[in-house]
Amino acid sequence: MSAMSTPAKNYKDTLNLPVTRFDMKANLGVREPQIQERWREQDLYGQIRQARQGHAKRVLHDGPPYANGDIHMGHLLNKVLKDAVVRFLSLRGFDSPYVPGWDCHGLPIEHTVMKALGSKASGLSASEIREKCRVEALKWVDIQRSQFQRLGILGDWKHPYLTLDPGYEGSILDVLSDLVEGGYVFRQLKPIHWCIQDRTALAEAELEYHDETSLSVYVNFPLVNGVPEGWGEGPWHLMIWTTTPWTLPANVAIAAHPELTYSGIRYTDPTTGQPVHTVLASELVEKVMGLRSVTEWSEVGRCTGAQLEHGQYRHVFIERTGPLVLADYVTVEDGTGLVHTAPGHGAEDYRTGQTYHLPTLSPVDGAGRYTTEAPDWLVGQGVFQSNSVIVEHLRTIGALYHGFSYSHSYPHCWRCKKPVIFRATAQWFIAVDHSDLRKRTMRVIAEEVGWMPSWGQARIEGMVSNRPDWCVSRQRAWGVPIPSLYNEQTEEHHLTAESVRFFRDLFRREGADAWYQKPVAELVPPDLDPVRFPLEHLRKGTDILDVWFESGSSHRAVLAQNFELGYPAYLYLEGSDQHRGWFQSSILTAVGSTGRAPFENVLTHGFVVDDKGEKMSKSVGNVIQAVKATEQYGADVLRLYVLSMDYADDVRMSERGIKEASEAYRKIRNTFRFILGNLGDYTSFDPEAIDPDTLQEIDLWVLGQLNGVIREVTEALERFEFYKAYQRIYQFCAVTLSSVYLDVLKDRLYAESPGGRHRQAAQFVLARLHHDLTILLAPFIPHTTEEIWDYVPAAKPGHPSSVHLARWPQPEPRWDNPARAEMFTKLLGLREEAFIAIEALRKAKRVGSNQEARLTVYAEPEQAAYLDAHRELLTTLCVVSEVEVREESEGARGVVADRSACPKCERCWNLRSTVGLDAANPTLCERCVGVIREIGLAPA
RNA sequence: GGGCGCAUAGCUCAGUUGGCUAGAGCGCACCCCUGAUAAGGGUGAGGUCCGAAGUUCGAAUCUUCGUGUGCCCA
Repeated sequence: MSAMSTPAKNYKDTLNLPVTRFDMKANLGVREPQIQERWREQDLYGQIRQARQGHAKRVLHDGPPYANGDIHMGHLLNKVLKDAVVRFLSLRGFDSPYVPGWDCHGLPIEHTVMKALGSKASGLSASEIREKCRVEALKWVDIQRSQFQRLGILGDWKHPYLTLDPGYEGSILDVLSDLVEGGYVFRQLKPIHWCIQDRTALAEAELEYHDETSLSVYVNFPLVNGVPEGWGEGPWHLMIWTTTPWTLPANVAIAAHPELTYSGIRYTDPTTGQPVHTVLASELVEKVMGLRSVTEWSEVGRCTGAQLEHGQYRHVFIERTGPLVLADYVTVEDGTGLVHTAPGHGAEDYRTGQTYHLPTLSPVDGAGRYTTEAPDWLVGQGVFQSNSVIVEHLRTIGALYHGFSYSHSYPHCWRCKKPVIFRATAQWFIAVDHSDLRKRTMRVIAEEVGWMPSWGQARIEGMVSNRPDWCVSRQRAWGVPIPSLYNEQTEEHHLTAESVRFFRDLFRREGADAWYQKPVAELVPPDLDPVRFPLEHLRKGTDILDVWFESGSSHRAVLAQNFELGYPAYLYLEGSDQHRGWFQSSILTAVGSTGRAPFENVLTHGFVVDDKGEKMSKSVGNVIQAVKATEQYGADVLRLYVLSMDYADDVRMSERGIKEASEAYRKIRNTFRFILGNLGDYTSFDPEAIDPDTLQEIDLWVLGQLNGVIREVTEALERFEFYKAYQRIYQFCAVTLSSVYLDVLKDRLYAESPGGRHRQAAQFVLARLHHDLTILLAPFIPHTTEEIWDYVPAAKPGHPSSVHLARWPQPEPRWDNPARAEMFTKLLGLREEAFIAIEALRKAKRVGSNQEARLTVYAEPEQAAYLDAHRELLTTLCVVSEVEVREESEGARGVVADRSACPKCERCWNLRSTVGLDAANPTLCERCVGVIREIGLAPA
């Protein structure tokens, strides 16, 4: 030592100050992709699979996102939750494979492709359009895959499941064949939006609403029975109102609202002078009479809609009667409160028709012309042109009360811009009540599945118990065809379990495109009757399956076959909207085809909303871009953010929230940085060789606290309550460690002899904290924990190369000591009191750091001895110069702080009475003199 | 309009079967340290427990009705 003239600086050199290459600055934008690249190179996912081979299986089955568009915060929430679950299960020792998937067929993709094609679309075959859709879908699969991977989601990204893969398409038909075999699949008329110009079915998304002028008519239908008692002689009528007179030929019922009041009135027709008896909603009588300035009218009686139910009326121009039915969508906003009901021409009418088992009439062909099912005088005429013909006819037969032009919003075709019609066409259905499917599904929901949160059960039960038969056919190109063949002449269809299995095998080999590419002669299943289906009249059906049926078949395609993850899955984890969507389509197809639920547990999360709790939307401008935010803040920060909130409810996200998560992240990072900085010489000794007796009280206490953290975090994660685990870990880092233990430990770590037992005891604890906390945090911040894991080199052979290959920490009972924990609770309470007292000194500028203070604790006599025994611990805990314990008396109680009179040790900066005792080192305390001698840096 | 949820400090969460003056961390303000330093420590100020009524000796907690908000359906 040559520069003894500046001893202070030299003493600093004798301290063991923290040294680490673990950077304070996270720089996640750069570091995370590097870590991900390393995971790919070393095939971390494969390594975990291998390490867990033969262990109990717990499979989280991925619900497939739709392959369209960049990922948003909803995707981020869902995938991060899934990844945290899978990582936790793997660390816990389960075999938890994760095979991500994508939903690749369906309208939005087809829509995008058609839009891009524009007018060129009409010149392309279904096969050509499908090829373009496939390219579009696969493009988004690639984009989303890299976006998901950027979030650190670990899984079999090389072999995801895609609903457009031939193997998957085959499995869809596998499920369908089972349902056909079980007798669930049937064909029935159902109204759909239809463009008579393009002769095509349209989905809701393909409609544009514009104002349209229609003929609005009020029509009296003769009531043949069900006239309320006491209303007297009629003949009575029911007055309906419609803006689509052309649908009247398909009228089969008139609907009333059960709770509305209806009036039987008698009025004198101003044109004919004849008296007429009719029924309409009481509230609307004056308004309707006013339309023709009828002055002579009187109310004969009143009744409720419910009382009218089951009455019969005669159709005005067709020889048949229809019932009066009840429907809750009837209002008195317009019309008469009695609604013309044609199940073949309206969605609500169709539902009512199903309820009352009414026929679905559809006397209109694809070109919008009446078929022979319509009255002779309408056959062959276009429906829109027929409106005036029908009105004229009604006038002639005296059924028309009033008619006028009416402007209202009406759906138009997005391509040709022409008004569309609602037309019943034959669709394929799955009968929900066949073979008690509904009842069996309800039983499975209640008995075989765990719903988290528990209200999920009530939610899906409500939906399943009310749902109508499932319409599984769509008139589109981009999907899996329903492999039905039909005789063009007889319209007879062929769809059997055997035929579907024949096509299943074909699709598995060649993909569903075979249906479009092969001539029908090459698509003849073995069980097709050549007499009923002669080849020359044989045609392929053009319907495809509802995409919900496709994704709903994933339990077969992914769990049972192809990927063989095992059926049923341990867990499905999706947003709460999937009670209607995927959870339901999955359980219905599964119960229908296997009798069992496809999942043992269903976990749901809420939606991502803004800081005010309102939904994010582009127009409001409160959307946080997931991809951009990941680049800006880092995946680990966003993961921490998302996992810190209770996802059972909606998850609020804001820029400010992300910033707060960043600060929490930094706090955790810095806590580890401190630990790592003090473990620089960790490998120079074997922590297992540490004599437990050298551990100090505070070390033992912290190890006991760590046990508690491990227990509570494990319990929380077993219930998937990440936010509870996070809060526990975070408070442990911020309070127990940063504010108490690590702060107190500085003196020992910095000033004690580097290889001495005091310092090594502390390092033993730091090593345990590092190891256990890193694993506990691995599901939350997989990149950062991996980085931290790297910084302590393998202490023992068999140390996993990745934190994600480690085993979940276990609490060590030998550190449990309730009495010690209680003592610390007491001493830490005293510490708080002391800090308040010291703070007053600080404000008065009498002390700066705690080290300059001394404490006098006044205690009750029986407490005094106890505290005096822990005087040294209290001194350490409060980082003060000295503590004196006295019995309390009048005017002297609590904790009193003063400036210490002791001199300051130049090396450890503590104020100690022992400073100056050593003549050779007059500025050092006794402890530091000893250390200096030991490490040979001071004159003996 | 219907079904299923949610609402405690600026933020994220605690708050046992109803029971002291409703807690924690973060953030904020102020202070200290300069040997975790674009770090670390301390103190403090923040609450109409969404609102109203009811049950009760006593309600953040139980009941009813509202308000706001989300998902699904119409």
